[in-house]
Amino acid sequence: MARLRIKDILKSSPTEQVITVKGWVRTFRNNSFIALNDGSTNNNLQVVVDFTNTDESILKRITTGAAISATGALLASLGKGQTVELKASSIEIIGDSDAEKYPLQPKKHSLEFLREIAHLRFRTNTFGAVFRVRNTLAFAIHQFFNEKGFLYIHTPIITSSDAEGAGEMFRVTNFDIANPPKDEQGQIDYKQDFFGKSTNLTVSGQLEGELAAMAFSDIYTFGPTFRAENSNTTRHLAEFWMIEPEMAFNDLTDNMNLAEEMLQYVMKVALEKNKEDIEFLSQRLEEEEKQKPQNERSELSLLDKLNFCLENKFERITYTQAIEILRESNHNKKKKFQYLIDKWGVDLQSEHERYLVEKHFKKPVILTDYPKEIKSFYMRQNDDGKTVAAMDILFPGIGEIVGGSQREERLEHLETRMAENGIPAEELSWYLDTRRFGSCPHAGFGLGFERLVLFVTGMTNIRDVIPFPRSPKNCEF
RNA sequence: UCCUUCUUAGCUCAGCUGGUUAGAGCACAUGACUGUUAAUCAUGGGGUCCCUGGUUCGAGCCCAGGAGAGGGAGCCA
Repeated sequence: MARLRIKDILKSSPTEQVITVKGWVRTFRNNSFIALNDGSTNNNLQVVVDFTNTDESILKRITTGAAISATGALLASLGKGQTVELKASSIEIIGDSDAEKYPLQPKKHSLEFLREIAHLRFRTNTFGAVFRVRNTLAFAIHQFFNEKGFLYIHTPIITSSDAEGAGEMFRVTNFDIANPPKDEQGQIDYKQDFFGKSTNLTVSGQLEGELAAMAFSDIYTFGPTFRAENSNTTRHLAEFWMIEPEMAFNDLTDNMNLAEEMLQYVMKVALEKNKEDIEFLSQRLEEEEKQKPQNERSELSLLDKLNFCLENKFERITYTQAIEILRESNHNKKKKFQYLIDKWGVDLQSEHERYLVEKHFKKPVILTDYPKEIKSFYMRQNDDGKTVAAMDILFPGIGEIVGGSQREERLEHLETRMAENGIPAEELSWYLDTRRFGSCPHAGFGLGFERLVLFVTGMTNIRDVIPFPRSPKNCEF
């Protein structure tokens, strides 16, 4: 008999038809009622066992975590809490779960504990919801770009370029690390390494993406990215997924429009497709908020926050305007910032970003036209000679979720900026070729996928929105 | 990497001024009950008090060093 998914069964009406379901036992109450889950939804199917006619040895094996198959008639439920239930005529134990050793209990566990058993945390309501939402968001991103005619390009994971300036890199080698070959100067001789040169894991697909955009016009990458930074925060991972579109013949405004449209598109899809999961997460968050003191509680629920971001345009201001707002704020005048804003040119700290987003505008903010000194070499210089056509999108609770820019398409300007940043031109001659042959204005951005998942699920630690987090001193599984 | 808080049963946590045999709830086991919703009730088993060293007649508690975790900062997506 074909296996039906619990999500579909719960939506159907009690047909009294005999069906088979397979899943894992969440709880077994009263020797009669199995809450069965198969991961298709957070809601469980109630399977009713007639314990007077079921073998004692089978009943004993219906334990939390066990995989079972149940066959029986789908009936209207006699109890409250569900409309249909399965009256089991036969129960088969597919995989036992020793109740004494199984770490998950039918109770609330801390996220820290579940992080230690990440291989089992998929089986909880919270992580079930989080990873179903993550799946929807990933698919929606592809759908969005596909509908817009963007080409999905696979940029390399192993790269020989170490000039992207996006952070510390993980080295890739097949040398015997205890005894690597040396050259005449006693330096490690990478000519003898697998690729015949020094190689690393990518920190960004942007530069390669730009190459493709110079032929296909509109492209995007969506893949894993690696940073060997010693970052211990709730917003950083050593291995994360990034979406990086790149568009030829586009300027900074086009870039902002696309980013905003994309974020709203995927949030809308998630709210539609994973309504129940997001409602669950929203409720979970509200209960967690009740533990906090009144003044630390957020004004909006997760659902309200998402809907608000869907319905309202993001605020767009320049760096210079932001500095003005911050400098004139009471917060600054009363010296409540740890880093006080005094002069133009300083980099914004997260306390300043949070103030703009959470206190001043109370909505997502796009900051543009930063001083060139605090931004990357490839960003296009504005006519004022001081700023570059950069944009960061700041989200409440997350901070920077998108970082992008219009790229410097003028060869001489780019070469000057590279020289100023100490990047040798021969390292990136392939990149400079795009400016030598048919250069054109173009723009793009990077979106940290896990930060998006954080925002949409309302989770607060990035390690809880990726199945197997990699961070300093942690690489389990 | 810096600041800060924490580490006691499978989980979440109490543990007084340093004092004798370290507790609770949940989980688990056994039994009762049998239309339950994290069922309920009764009984029971379960401890390297993170590690190492020190102070003390005596350390879960005090001191030093180390490890791990949480939160914040920096770097960023």
